[in-house]
Amino acid sequence: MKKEISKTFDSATEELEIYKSWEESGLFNPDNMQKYLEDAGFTVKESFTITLPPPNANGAPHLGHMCGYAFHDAVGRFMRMTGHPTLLLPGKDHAGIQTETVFTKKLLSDGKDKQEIGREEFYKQCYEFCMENMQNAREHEQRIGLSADFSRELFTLDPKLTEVIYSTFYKMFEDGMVYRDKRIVNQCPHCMTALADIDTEHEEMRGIFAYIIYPFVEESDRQKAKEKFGVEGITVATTRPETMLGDTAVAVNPKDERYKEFIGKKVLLPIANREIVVIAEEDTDIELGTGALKVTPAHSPVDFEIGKKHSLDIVNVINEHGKMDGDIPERFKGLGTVECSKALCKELDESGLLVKIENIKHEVAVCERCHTPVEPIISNQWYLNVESLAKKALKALEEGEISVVPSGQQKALEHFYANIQPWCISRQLWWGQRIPVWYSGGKKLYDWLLENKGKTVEDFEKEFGQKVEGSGKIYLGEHEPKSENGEVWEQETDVFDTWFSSGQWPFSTLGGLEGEDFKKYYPTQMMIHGRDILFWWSARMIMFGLYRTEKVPFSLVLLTGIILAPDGSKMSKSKGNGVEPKEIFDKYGADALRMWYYSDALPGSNSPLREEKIKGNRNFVTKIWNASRFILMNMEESELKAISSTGIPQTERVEKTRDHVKKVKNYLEKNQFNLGVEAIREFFWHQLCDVWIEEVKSEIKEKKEGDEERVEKLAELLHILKENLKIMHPFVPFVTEAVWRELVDLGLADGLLMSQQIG
RNA sequence: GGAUGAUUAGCUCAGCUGGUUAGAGCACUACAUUCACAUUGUAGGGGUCAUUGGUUCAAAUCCAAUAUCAUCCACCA
Repeated sequence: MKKEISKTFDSATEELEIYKSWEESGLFNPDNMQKYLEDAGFTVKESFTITLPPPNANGAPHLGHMCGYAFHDAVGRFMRMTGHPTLLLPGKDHAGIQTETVFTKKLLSDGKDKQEIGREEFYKQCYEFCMENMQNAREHEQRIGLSADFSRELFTLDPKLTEVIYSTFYKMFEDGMVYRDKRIVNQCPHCMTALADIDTEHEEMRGIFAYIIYPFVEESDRQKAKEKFGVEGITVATTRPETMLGDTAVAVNPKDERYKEFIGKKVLLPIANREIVVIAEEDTDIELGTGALKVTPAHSPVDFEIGKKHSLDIVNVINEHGKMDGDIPERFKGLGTVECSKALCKELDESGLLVKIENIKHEVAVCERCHTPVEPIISNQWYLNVESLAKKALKALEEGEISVVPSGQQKALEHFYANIQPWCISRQLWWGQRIPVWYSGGKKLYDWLLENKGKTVEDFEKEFGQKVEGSGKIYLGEHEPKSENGEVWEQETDVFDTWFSSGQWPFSTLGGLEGEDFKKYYPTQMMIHGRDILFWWSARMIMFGLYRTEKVPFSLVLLTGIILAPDGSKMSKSKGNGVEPKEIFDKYGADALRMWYYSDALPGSNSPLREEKIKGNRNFVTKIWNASRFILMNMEESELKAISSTGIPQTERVEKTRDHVKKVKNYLEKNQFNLGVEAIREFFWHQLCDVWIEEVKSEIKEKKEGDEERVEKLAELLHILKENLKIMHPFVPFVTEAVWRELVDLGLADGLLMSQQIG
């Protein structure tokens, strides 16, 4: 007796089971897939690889991640079904600063302090924390149907990867691209680390614009100023009065008639009581404020450049905690910048040097992660000169070795490369790959010698009145070098910027340049991710790829749309408008969610989550199940054998199906997923179901069981169904595989649908 | 300040290299249907394709300007 096929496709339970059967087949592993193709006598085409974007291991993946995987998986499945041993390589990202922040908070809520447990223990616990989260992330990936080879899964802090990352660093050092430099850098006082420019965002904030008088030193100048301006000094305007304590000049535009005669004259910096000079600087905006700019090289990127140009002194007055510090009056020490600003304004007002304070709105750079305003301060950091890499990357883009979809983003990327600045790659964190450098005699000595060209270790000892044990040289390596003549090695405490390691993802995950997988599966073919990380990630991967492998790491970057909350705003934890992927899976199933992504989350679009649309796709999934079930229901057990042994009938319907498959294949090859889903929906539903099945229904109505014509018609329908299942599989893998399984049960098909070949 | 993109039905968007009455999904209206369909089917309403010029036999599609929006980049004190 033929078994009853259940009336509905219960996605919530069936999907998990189906996924298991895929996994057990081992075909997610490209080596196995290749063998399968060979054994089955198919032509084996070139391998297809995507190193999947690793989600952060510090939390649950969101709908945006799922979206990316849906696209990856559709491509992967299609490639697998067209003869390519396919590797989708999954991983998880340690996400440096973000995870350190999250985990530190977690520790705090458990009543533990990061400093107390210490660096090693922190690292260990954080690692465990990530491992736990990884499991969760993996479950999500499998839930959406991601056909990735989890036997190759990697964590970005895996020692195997670290080895590759380090070797890149060594090579870059030898090539003179990586160096230590003392310059102005964005310091996040909350995360307590330096940040690259790209790791900051700009937010509009309310601020003040204070006009302060800097009196001239010479009596004659004071008189002239008094006549000209009504006050005995030059008035500067600033949004950050507190930085005046670190001023080392006042800049005016040489074309500015008002100040021309005062260039080279000295003014007395109020409160700090230091004499500073008025300099001519062409970049000074005559129109802005008073046209006179106070110059604080230590705490403003613009001023830093001016300072460099005019060899000005650098006076640090703010420390890495964002507190007032350094050579300033005692009463200001330890104050926050805003407090200090208030205190200063009060004193200036009392001494008649404060002209006015305007309230303004202005853009302030904030830390991308914690949104604390960053403090520009001077510090020693490791830098990577990416200019030559960017040039190569730009060339690769221009020559079409890599393309970005949508193309508008490609232009943005080109612009990024064309205007790239040295990249600060060191972070004052514990969570990440520790920079493999050792300083003989200490880090301070190395930096001092770098800063004071021509000076010696002896000079350092004299300057600081202390004896040092070491040469001031550095050693590159993971482990402490042997100590000779009692020299003391100090290990670098900083870690790499997380993008320095994830930028090498396409080859580090394949075992590095010597890896077996690297030889077989590199370069990869594609990269799919949200457009929000284009500059951070793909931009870096292209540069690293070209540098280490002399090949582009992938030839296509496909940017998915952004998934928004139902009301069109950005989903965010803080707003609480996020939707858990699990909710959608449980309610509508992965196939329905996938369909929605393909039709709505197109490159360059923003898609608010619309449940009713996912519901509509769920209906389509149900339709697939039911139509298939109906076709099978019409087959009597006694006919099965005859049906399966009937050859492919040459009918108009079969012909049209062939054209349809060709069309969808074409869409998939061009990554036009939206057109693909539209086509399969239209064809399966409104052609096969609404027309053909109805036709056949009446055609066989009068025929008796076992009638030759009846068998032929059913065989035709079966063939059409199978072709449809195959071409729909990349989009809706679960339901199609479930139907296929029913076919196998009836002896009408073999194996797994995922490994069938599309003709 | 710069760059890029968008502007097509109520909503989210397709519409490739210009060519018959401009499409889909969802929503909406009417009718039918429990015949496989936690429904489905049939029919239908709804758009001066942002505005204004231009190129062309022909433009939603190419060009220019304008407006609005979005995203990204940027050191304007």
